[in-house]
Amino acid sequence: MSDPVRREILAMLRDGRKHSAGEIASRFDLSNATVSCHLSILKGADLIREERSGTFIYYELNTSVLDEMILFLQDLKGEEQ
Amino acid sequence: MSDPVRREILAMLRDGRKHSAGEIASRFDLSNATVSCHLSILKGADLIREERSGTFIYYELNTSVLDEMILFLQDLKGEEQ
DNA sequence: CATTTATTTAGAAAAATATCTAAATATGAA
DNA sequence: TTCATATTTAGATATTTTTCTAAATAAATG
Repeated sequence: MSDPVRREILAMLRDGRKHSAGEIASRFDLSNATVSCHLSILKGADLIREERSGTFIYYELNTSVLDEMILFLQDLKGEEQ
Repeated sequence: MSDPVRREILAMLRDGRKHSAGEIASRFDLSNATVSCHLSILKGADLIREERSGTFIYYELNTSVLDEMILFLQDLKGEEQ
């Protein structure tokens, strides 16, 4: 999530729908390979889930890690006063 | 916040107290200059505030950006179902 | 099986980031 | 002013990350 491309991918998946790798890649002025690399980083961080259907691979947001991140930030704030 | 050293600095400031640059640097196996660089990045991101007292510079957490980050994450989650 | 389409993987090049040492700045005190 | 301490800045190198093109994989179809 430290990369702006990855944050934009997550924002794109915010609608809860599934988006294919090609559709995601088409919104960037980057090669498919580059976007695929970002998708794999997001998948490794468990921020997205992938699901294959024929030759397409669809991605969707996985919100469980977002909850952990929110807790991390709240812990940083909280703890006292 | 994409760097582990910076996350550890923030965690160190979680107690709400002020910590001098030297004290912060001493907890890492890194040169003072390197830690100073991380402090300046955190300051630029408005995640910490600095306050000079004599030859010492004290740092403390600024939680307002944390709130913005929490909102960003909640927006990513929310929006529908 | 050969071809086409969607996507990823590999390897290299480019760009950004982290780190170091040495020098500079700032402050307080002798 | 000179010295000592705390910290930062500058400039160089090292490491990591991003990106690209080309090749590889996977699945559907003729």
